[in-house]
Order: sequence, then structure tokens, then C-alpha cells
Amino acid sequence: MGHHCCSKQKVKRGLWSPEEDEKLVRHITTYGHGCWSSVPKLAGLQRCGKSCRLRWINYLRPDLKRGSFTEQEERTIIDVHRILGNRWAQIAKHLPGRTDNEVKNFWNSCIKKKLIAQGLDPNTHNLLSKSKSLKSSSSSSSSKLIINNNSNSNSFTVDTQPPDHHQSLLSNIIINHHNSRETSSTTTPLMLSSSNSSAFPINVINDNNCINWGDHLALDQQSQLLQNSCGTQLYKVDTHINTPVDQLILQSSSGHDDQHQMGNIDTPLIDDAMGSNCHFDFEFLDSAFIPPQTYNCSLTSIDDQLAWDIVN
DNA sequence: AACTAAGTCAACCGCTGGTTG
DNA sequence: CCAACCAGCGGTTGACTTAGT
Repeated sequence: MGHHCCSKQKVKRGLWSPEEDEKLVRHITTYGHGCWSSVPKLAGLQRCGKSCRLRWINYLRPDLKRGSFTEQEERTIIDVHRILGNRWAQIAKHLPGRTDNEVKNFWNSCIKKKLIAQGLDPNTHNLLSKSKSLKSSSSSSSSKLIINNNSNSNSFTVDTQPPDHHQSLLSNIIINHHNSRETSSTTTPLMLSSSNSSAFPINVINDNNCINWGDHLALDQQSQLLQNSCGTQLYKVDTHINTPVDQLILQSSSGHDDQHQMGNIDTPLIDDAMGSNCHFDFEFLDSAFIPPQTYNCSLTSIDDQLAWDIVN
């Protein structure tokens, strides 16, 4: 059949030979790829530009990390997939050296099965069977934050439970903060998990001004209300802010007349601070449910896991 | 050794959205 | 506004490998 971009010429298909790889690498390292459709001719390859592009991106790029996925990478994929769904290219951005194709294949061949074996629906991350209520150890009341740190990717995940007296409203907060210096953009998926059954929209405000959904932020289908495996409801926000953000304030509305400020999360950009001391402060300001309180988190390093203890 | 089923993963396909003339 | 072109994406395919019989 062949696709339109190469229907006019005779093109080779299937696996790439080492000779073809060499030609492509030599051409791109010398001249860059420029317009992909012109690459095959210039590089002396009987392939279509699309095939060349794919081969370079998925296999020949020098910055690719080969080999098996680490447990840390697996955790990252699961965490980000829970927020973004099958957006493989977005997920791959959180895994330096990995391609969307690689992540997708790993998901389909390994992670999916593992989740099913754990009784979880890989699409929704919910329990497959309601009768089996999964009571994870982390669901007990605790004031400890566990930070899964990946110093290579400048990304981290926070999973915490507020102290007892707050559990009526919040069962936990999960914050995923991802930053890429190279693209000078900040991707900050934020996910709030609440035991409060009332649905409310979330606005994100940076330290200077309020960003409306229609402007820089999109509340898309991925940002809709979900349920996690413990039956609590998740509220998630995926933001793409092109300037460094010193502070993000999550503001919630109950959907009624009154507005409740649910969380004030101060997230300093981590950047080079990964692995070194830094502070991560947040407070709950909604006095209707939660007395104002600030938690200062001190950081200690335990191998690649960082544990933050909340100090009231 | 031969066959088959299951698993893996590179590559392809079709679509979408952005850009350009 | 429209068509053509392009890059990029997610779903799917199929060649190859591995495990089991």
C-alpha cells in the first residue's frame, strides 16, 4: 500500500540494515535532518522520510538509553499514566533517553499485565473488582511524605496523607512536578486526591496572576474527576507554563456559592536541588473544613528515595 | 529436533494539527 | 479560505525470539 509521502518512489521497507543506519547517522550528524522528506535522497537511502525520522528518533539518536526499564522508570510510567492516560509522548518526556514507542511497548507488554495481576484496571487504575477493597499500607493516617526522586529526569512524586484531623476532607495529596530545563518549559501535572465526595473545579494560580482555563491551561478530558483504587476521588490538573513558577496555588470551589480554598502549595523549582536540601511547604487554608496550618518539610536522603517528615 | 504459542519490539499506518504559499 | 506539505502522535502489525511441549 505505502503511504502518500513515498508512494511516488520505490522505497525499501522493513528492518533497517547496519549499512542504512550508517548512512542515516552519517548524514544527520553532518548536516542535521532538516526536512525529513529530503533526507532519504540526500543520505542515499531508498526509504521514505517518515521511515528515516522514525529510525532516527527511536533507535539511532545518540542520547537514547538502551536496556531494560528500571523500577524507578516503571513507577514513573505508572504514575504519569494515571494522570495522562495513553499519551505516550508526554509520558516519555518524563523518562530521559526513552522514546514514546519504547514506553508504549513496555506498557503493553509488561506493566499492563502487572497491574491486571494486582487487580487493577490498567486503563483507569481502578480496582477491577469492587469486592476486593485494596487497603494499601499508605492509607493509614500518617504525616510522612515519600518522595520518589529521579535525579536524571528532574522529576519527583509526592504522596502524603495529612494528619488525622484532616482526613475528613483530604485522604491524600499527590503532586507530580516535572521540569525540563532544556526546553525552558515547566510541566506541572498536579493531582489532588480527596475523600470529599463533592466535585469541584480547580483553578491554578501562579505567583503573579490567575491563569484561566481557556488561556494557558486546559482542563481536558484527562483532567476530569476520577476514582482511585481506594474509592477516593482524584482531581488532576495538567499545566504547561512556559515561565518558571515559584509558587502554585490550588484553589477549589465546591460548586456551590461558597468558595473554599483547599490547598496552597508552595513548590520551589527543584532543578539542581534534586538530591540536596530544599523545602517544600504547603498549607490548607479552607477554614470551613481544615484549620489553617503550614507544614514545613525537612528533606533527608535515603538512597534514591527521599523521605520528608512533616513538622507542624 | 520439531513444532507451536506467547512475548517482544521495530516499524508501519492513518490520522491530526500546524505551517506555508 | 484552501490545498499541499510536514512533523508528530497513538494504535496496530508482523517479524523475530523465547519458552513450553
